[in-house]
Amino acid sequence: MALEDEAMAANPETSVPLASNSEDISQLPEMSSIVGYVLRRAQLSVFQDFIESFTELKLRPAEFSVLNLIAQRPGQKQSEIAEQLGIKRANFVALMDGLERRGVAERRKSPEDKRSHSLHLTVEGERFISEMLSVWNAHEQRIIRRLGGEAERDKLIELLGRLSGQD
Amino acid sequence: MALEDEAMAANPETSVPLASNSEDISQLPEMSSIVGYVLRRAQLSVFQDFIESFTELKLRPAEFSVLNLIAQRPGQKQSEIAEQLGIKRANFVALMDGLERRGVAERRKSPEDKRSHSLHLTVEGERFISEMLSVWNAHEQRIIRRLGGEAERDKLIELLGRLSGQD
DNA sequence: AAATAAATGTTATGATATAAAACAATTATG
DNA sequence: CATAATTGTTTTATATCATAACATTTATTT
Repeated sequence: MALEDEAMAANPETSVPLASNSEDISQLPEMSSIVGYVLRRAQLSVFQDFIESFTELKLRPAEFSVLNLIAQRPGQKQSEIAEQLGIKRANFVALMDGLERRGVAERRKSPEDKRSHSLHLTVEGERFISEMLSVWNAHEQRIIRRLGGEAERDKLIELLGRLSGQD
Repeated sequence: MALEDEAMAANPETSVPLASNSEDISQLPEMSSIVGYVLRRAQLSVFQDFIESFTELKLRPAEFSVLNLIAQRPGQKQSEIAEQLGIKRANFVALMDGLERRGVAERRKSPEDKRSHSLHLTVEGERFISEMLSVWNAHEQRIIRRLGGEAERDKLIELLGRLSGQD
């Protein structure tokens, strides 16, 4: 039953060097089967679509996430938002500066704890959010279509969830 | 049938501000259901495990991939390897310099095309590869265990494959 | 063949992301 | 009250990534 397959490889595409010395090539993993690698490529591709979707609104993924979290629960402290997203609080400062400069979010000094800032949307920010969600919905639908449907999306999310955290 | 759920939210964890003004909170996606976000977190977690696994060998993901590709098919041009991995050839130079300085890979001037360099492992590089594969196998097994098994790994790879490319 | 265009590797540069250290102000704890 | 710890911030270092320009070499056009 076809044992000539690897003996004669007449195809110039696959026959070229054939691991000259030792180096058992059979032990080398195909890049397309390496979880981390495929994960990285997929993530870059999805982010690429996200970024292109948001070029007009000039919003980056991290900024989207921050605005979304503030909208979901206004009043949270800077550190809380940063930590939820895995952003170091030192790096969060510039990000928040940007959102404040654009007038979509603001810091308020908390009277109870004068160290912390609670984060809120501005009125303009609330208007912006609806625009943002519209763009995001189109993007997410595109991703779901690529996956094959909602069921596949759900399955993917489940599998990815098993990979996060638990370090 | 329990229609009091969202009316009274006595839980202090979830009842705090409740979207003071408008902002229909129901339209805001949960971060844990956003494909790009979950994808990113999972990728970081897997890379984290990879990096920790390779601290002793001092090998980064990109270097692993390059060595793996060279081992699979020695003699390929620099640009070819770079392009397969989505690395800009300008940025590939320093990476390859590093591998050459460590003595695991080398550039050879191609006599046919004196512009290009063909990439090869050194003898030391071939020894290094087997060590690298051993570390990588342990890492990959850890990832597969997190996912729940090989079947889940295969399913994940399939779904991720649908997200890559096709831009 | 000569002129022009394209490919290859390289250098240099800027933008962005990320991590760590130190600090002032404030709050919490001994 | 003295000492921790927390919070936001600034500064700095490093890694990643994209772009432009260049010299050398090869390919294509005229």
